[in-house]
Amino acid sequence: MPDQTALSPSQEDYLETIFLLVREKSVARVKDIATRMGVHVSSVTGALKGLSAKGLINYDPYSYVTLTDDGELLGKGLARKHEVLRDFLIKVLSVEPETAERNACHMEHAVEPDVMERLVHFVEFVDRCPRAGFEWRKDIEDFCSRGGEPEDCAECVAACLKSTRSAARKAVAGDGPKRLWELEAGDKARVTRVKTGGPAMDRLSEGGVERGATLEVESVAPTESFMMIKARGYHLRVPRHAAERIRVNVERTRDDNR
Amino acid sequence: MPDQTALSPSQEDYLETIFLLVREKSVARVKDIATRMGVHVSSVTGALKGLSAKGLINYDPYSYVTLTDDGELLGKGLARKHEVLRDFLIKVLSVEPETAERNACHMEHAVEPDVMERLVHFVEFVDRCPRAGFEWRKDIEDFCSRGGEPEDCAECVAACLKSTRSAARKAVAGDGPKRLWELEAGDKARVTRVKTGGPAMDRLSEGGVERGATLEVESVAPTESFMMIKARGYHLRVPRHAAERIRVNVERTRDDNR
DNA sequence: CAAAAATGTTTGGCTGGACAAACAATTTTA
DNA sequence: TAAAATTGTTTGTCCAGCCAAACATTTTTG
Ligand SMILES: [Mn+2]
Ligand SMILES: [Mn+2]
Ligand SMILES: [Mn+2]
Ligand SMILES: [Mn+2]
Repeated sequence: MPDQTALSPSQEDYLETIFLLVREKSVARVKDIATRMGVHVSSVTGALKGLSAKGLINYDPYSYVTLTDDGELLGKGLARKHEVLRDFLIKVLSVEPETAERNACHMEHAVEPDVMERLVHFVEFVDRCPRAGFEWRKDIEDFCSRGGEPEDCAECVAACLKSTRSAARKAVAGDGPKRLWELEAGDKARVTRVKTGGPAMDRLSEGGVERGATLEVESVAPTESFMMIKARGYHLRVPRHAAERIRVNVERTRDDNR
Repeated sequence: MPDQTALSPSQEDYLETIFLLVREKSVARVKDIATRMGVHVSSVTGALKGLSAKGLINYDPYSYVTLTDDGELLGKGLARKHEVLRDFLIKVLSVEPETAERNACHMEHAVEPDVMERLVHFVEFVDRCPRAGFEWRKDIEDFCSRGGEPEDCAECVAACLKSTRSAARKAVAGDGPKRLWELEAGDKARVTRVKTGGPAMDRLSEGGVERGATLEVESVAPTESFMMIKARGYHLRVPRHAAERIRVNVERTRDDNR
């Protein structure tokens, strides 16, 4: 049976890197892992043995590395953690992208799942609440970079009133429920109804796509056979047939985001 | 000359612990450090040598440990980092105190000063912005723990309107500028004027106590010779004579915070 | 004050994670 | 296909941190 002990921060980074490489090139080479992590190849070989012993990767000397199901799952979680943290730093705290990247990759080893979920919800909140949105983000940005005069907050009230207007605009944007498949890249929506059934739908439900959830369409495949969406910080692939069984209310279209 | 390399996470924890012990008991004993950190005493001896080599602590075998000026400064920064992060987790994300504590003590080694300052401002923002405040925190808490129905945000607008009232109440609370020394524990205020001069005032300016800064009175010494305040996440000791030279507008009194 | 208890240090041993260099396999090139 | 270049592995070495046990010092107690 595989070694059950928790991953070390170093191991987490290796697994995350492998996950990303596999996602990109469907296979990970020792050299690539070493390059990405800025580490000697011999160190990689060592790390691979450890991850293999934990049943997270398929590893045979001199051949390519792939992920086991367990590894896939764990790796996905790690990549998500990284991304959610970076999003938080950039979107909410207006930190420089490179700094955000660096800090996120250190923080990711320090936040427990519990805290992660809160953070996901919080970033979502900032993204969605009518009182929040872009105007609000600007407020914080100003507040942060200029040292924070609270007189600025008088403007908050104005922005807040505007938000009722934006809510109205939203109602227009919505224009009644649609099928997820009808949306375009950049659209944000809320799920109103899901026709369950089938493994694809089950996977989506597990990924948090259910009544009330918010999601964003990231891209539609050129072949029009599936779309990529982001929900609860996860990137999910939704096959066309599934996207046609999910009803949503559009809350913000690509153009609303400037 | 002292070893100039950066502290390791472990060393940061040792220094932070020593800082806190010195603050409490004005001196740190090996045993106490070991107990607090859940570590064997022999490990502490080793760590002390490292910190001593970096010129951060005064260390003679078999005698008490104290901080050098450099160590004091660094230690204070670390304790602050820890605290700001914990505050963020608890106040903004509504994470359980123990979880917050644990995660903060891991995250603190991962955030750069830049990000820290953003976070301080952000927590301050959440604490101060009339659009924010307690009502808002409740919103997020609900949003986070209940999975986030955005319909809840209709209430946001109501809360927002209330915030103009709270702004009005604020004006009353203010009642014109006062001397910092006249405030009580729990009062929050904004600095309007500072009579500079003297080392105590200089230290406070460096600590961020200047026109426009917000601060909170934490306690007034029983002897009435100084008060402790919190500004920009720092805990500062303000001697009476200094507190009499700082003019402030009260923005929220202890009672306003329930 | 001497014995006992508590506290602190040294030494040796362990692990995880990194590197360099020598070696082995695989892929590319001529 | 043989040589050269690239990629991957093994081995030996180092360093940070931790512990346990033996030893040293200081403090408490009878
Ligand atoms: Mn990382
Ligand atoms: Mn990462
Ligand atoms: Mn820590
Ligand atoms: Mn800490």
